[in-house]
Parts: sequence; C-alpha cells; structure tokens
Amino acid sequence: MVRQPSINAQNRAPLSIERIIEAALQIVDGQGLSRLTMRRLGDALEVEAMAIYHHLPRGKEQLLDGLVAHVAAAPAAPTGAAGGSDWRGALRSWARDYRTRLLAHAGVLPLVVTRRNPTALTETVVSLREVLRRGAVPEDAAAAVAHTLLGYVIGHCALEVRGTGEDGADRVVDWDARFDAGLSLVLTGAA
Amino acid sequence: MVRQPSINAQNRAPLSIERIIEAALQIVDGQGLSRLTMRRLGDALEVEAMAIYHHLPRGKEQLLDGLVAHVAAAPAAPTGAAGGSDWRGALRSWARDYRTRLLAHAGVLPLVVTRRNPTALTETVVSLREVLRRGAVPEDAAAAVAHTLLGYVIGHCALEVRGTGEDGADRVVDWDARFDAGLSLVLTGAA
DNA sequence: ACCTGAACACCGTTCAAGT
DNA sequence: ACCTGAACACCGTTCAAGT
Repeated sequence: MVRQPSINAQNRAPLSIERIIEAALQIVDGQGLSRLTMRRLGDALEVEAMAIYHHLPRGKEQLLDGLVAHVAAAPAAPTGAAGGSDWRGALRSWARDYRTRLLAHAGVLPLVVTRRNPTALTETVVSLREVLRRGAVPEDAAAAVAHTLLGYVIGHCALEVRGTGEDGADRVVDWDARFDAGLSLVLTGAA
Repeated sequence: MVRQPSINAQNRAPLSIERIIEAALQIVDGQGLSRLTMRRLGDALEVEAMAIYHHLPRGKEQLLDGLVAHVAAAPAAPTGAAGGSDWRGALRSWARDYRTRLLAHAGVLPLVVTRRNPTALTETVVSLREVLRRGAVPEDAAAAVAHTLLGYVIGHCALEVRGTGEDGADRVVDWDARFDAGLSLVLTGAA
C-alpha cells in the first residue's frame, strides 16, 4: 500500500520568509494589526510560534519591517515606455496605483508611517525621481515634487482610512474624486 | 507640632484626565509609544495602574484617543484677524504651525494616522474651511484644498519622522525648506 | 537545519475589597 | 468616590532539547 502524503509535520512545505510575511499580511488585512501575534501567526502557519524566530531572528521587529517593505517599497511600476514629455500623466497614474496598494493593506499604514525603515521608501523615491529625470525636470524642483507627491499620497490615504468626520449624517465623501482633485493641485503647482 | 504635609496617598493631587493625558504624552515623547504602558503610566502618576480605569473606563483605547485629541485636534489658531484676501498666506502659516505641533509629538503620529477617531480631525478640517470661506473660495474647491493641505502636512511629517533614506552618506535633507517648497506647490495649484 | 516545550518577564483588564 | 491587591488570559522572547 502506497503511503498517503502524511499530514504531520515532516512533509509540510517548509517555512520561509515569504510564506511568513504573506500569512502575516493576511492576518493584518483580515483582522487588523493589533491581532497580529507571533502565536497567532504560528497557528496560521501550522507551526509553533517559536519556529518563526528561526527565520526572523530579530523577531517581531523584523516581521513588521518585512510587512512595510512588502506594501510600501515596491516601485509600483514607473509606467515604463511613455518615458518623456508627459511626466505629469506618468506621476498621476503612479500616484493612483500607489494609493490603491496602500489602501489594499490599510492595516499596515501605521507601520509605513512609523517604522524607522528608510530603505522601504528609498526605492519608491528613486523610481519617482526617475520619472522626473526623464521628463527633464530640474534636479531641485524634482526633489520637491517627489517629496510633495509622496507625502500627499500617504497623508491622503491616512485621512481616508481614519475618516475626518466630515460626513456628518448625510454628506458622503467621494474619496476617489477628492484624491484626484488634490493630485491635480499638486501636479499643477509643479513646474 | 504642626503636621507636615504628609507624603502618603491621602493628600496627593487627585488624579484627573488632564493629568493622565499629560503624563502619558510625556512618556511617549520621552521614551516612545511602545513604552507607554498602563503600569508605567501608573508609576509616573504615583498610583496603581488600576486607578487609571476609574477615570478612563474604556482603558487604554480611551487613553490613546485622548492623546490624538490633544495633539491633532486643537485648531492651531486660524490666525484670527487677517480674515480675508490673503487666505493663501493664512493657510501657509497654519500649515507651518500644525507641522510644528505634530513634530513636537512625533511619537503619537502613528496614532493620528491610525485611530478611527474622526472627531479629532473634524475640528481641524472645520477651522481650515473657515479660513477658505473667509477668502471667498467656492465651496467645492475649498473641500479639495482643505483635504489636500491636511493630507500633505500629515504625510510630510510622517516622511520626516521616518526618513526616506535619501540622505545616503553625504546628502543632508533640509526638511524645513522641503516642507515649504511642497507647501508652495499645493497652494499655487489651489484656486 | 529546523522545529518544539517549558519557562520568564511583562502586558491589559476584571473584580472584590478597602478607605 | 477613589484607589488597591490579587488574579486571569495573553503577550514576546530565551533556551535547552528533540529530530
């Protein structure tokens, strides 16, 4: 009789940093950041919590840094080809994409804002600068634009997630429209 | 012999929400958010941790909401008198003041960003709108400007606190200048 | 190399009790 | 009314031990 693939510990897919981060992200997205616990994460991975430390020696700190890297660091595609004159358009769609990604993992936003983890955003700033460089925007103007844009996107997402209480009773805020309006302000001012 | 004011529990200044929030803010500013603990807060107030619950029945949640209210809600003065034509100037100095206050309590920034506590920012948005109303800016343009500005200020402060890693080796970022530059972008676009 | 079990110090919070 | 003491369930993390 052929051995059924057994259900026990021996032949599970072995733990890996990717699998850990993924499971953590799922907990945060589904139940909120405060429910992300080493023990619960262990459960989700069908492993004792302590096993995680073998892959993330710096423990929960490293886990949280990993989450930030996962959602905030990816360049969100510099919209490749179009490279050139319409840098405003490129930045606009970059901003929309980036916002979408931040909102998809709203639970980690506080970490993005908080963690002293420069590398995560460095990539992002670099890819923004790249777009501006190809648009022949002068160096120091580019610095200001990149920072303003990134600050705006992150800040606006924060406002969206927490709500400003404007929607008292009847009024409903159309966040998509509002984001685009603000984006226009920022990009129009840029030159 | 006259009784010295005794050192024991009986005649300490009684606990109050203000005293509690103040002590908490001091801990956060001095040691970081993660060190803010009900037990440590109790120590700082020379009281058992459990006494705090008598004044903040909702416990730590309520404490954190209180911190957000304290640093993010105050209107930061709508610069009173000048009321009128130079609303751009008014917004500019409002933004500078607000940034200063956020940075003075950088430890609570993650809470400002995170906490589902609309009331805290509602006041702020209202005072911004007031400035714009006096400047005769049309209603829906005002909505966009207020949001964009607030989002930018919060987002930029977040970037400042965490660092973007741009300052690799030599380059030093002049955050004050950069904030003002972005502010100009936002306000120039506004109309 | 990879994971487990037991243990430690420390959380937030409840509840009955003191004054 | 205001505070304390003891207790409970739950944290992150260490460390020796298993395979």
